[in-house]
Amino acid sequence: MTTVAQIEQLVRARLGERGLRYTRGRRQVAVALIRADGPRSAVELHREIRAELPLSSLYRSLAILTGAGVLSPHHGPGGRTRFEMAEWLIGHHHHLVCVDCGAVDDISLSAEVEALIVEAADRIAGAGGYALTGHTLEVEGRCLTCAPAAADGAPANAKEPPGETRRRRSPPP
Amino acid sequence: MTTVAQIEQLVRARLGERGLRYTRGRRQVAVALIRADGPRSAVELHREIRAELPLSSLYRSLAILTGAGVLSPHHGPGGRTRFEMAEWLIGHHHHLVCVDCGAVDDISLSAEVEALIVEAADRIAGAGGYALTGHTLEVEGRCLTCAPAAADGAPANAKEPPGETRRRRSPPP
DNA sequence: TCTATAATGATAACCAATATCATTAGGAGG
DNA sequence: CCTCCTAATGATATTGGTTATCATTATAGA
Repeated sequence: MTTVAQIEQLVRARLGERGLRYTRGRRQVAVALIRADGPRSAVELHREIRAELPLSSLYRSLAILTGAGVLSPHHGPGGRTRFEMAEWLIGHHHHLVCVDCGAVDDISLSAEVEALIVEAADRIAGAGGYALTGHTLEVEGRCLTCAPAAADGAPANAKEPPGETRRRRSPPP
Repeated sequence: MTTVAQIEQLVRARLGERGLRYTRGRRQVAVALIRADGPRSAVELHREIRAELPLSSLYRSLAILTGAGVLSPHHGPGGRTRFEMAEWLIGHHHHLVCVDCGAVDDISLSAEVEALIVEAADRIAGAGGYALTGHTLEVEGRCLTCAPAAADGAPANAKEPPGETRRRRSPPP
């Protein structure tokens, strides 16, 4: 099993390679995201980190860590960007997204389906002249909170609450 | 082959069902998106529609059409939301996304891979208690403009230009 | 045509995210 | 341990996409 401290070592190393420091603020962000059960927005993190970490610093830390490849961003409804640890740190996974509130669950696919998708992605990126960096299957639906019961063919445009995110994580390979 | 006018009829009908009017501004937006070779942001549309359609009206039209299930939003980098015609109007497809500038190509998968994904999505949504509304495979990479040559393991955080989008569309079933 | 209601458009307000810049802190060498 | 150089911080201002407000206009139906 991969511990928080182990992942932190990898993060520290990665930052070191780039002449960046693993400071208190960045550690707080990293640890919170390692422990989180799903992607988190800046505001959500700010709420979770009880410490007196100003939003401006938090945003900067997120940008730095993302630039270093430690975090990967996920763009959801409401113009909110949520961040999670990059896949080389917590393993490959996909997303189950609520189209209304933006809540995200991490999910895994069977090895066979995964293999086929990788193959297809490879071919597609090549054909489009893209340098492939990854892929995600976004399974879209309405979560229990947003669709308590009804679900006909016609989508409604529910005003999105700052929905929390959950995670069912797949173990890093 | 599906013509612009035919799709417009479907849109008009859908709006009618909901007591909404298919007005000049909404028509301009719809036609532009039907003709577009990829998802478009509000600003991109505003640039394309040479007419004197104010941004405030454009945003409102996008919201109305999305609420009516005519458009579907795609959230990309830079807090930009791009819109395209919903799949029941232009057919099912997936996305090839540039992680830097947010440019999007529409792509298709083989029937076999598609079938497997649908099956998996169904199972996953059910297990998570979500009401499934769809799925998209996001193939992520760096487009030729954003990655002219280099591509080592370490992601850089290139400042994103307001990248144009292209489309290779799959015919509606 | 007349009327009720939806849609428009100019403007202001909002809010996530970024830039600025003086101050503080961290790490390497002495 | 102390110093110095550089990166990082934090308070603040600013940007930019998007939404709300509200008086005016246009549309569909009687």
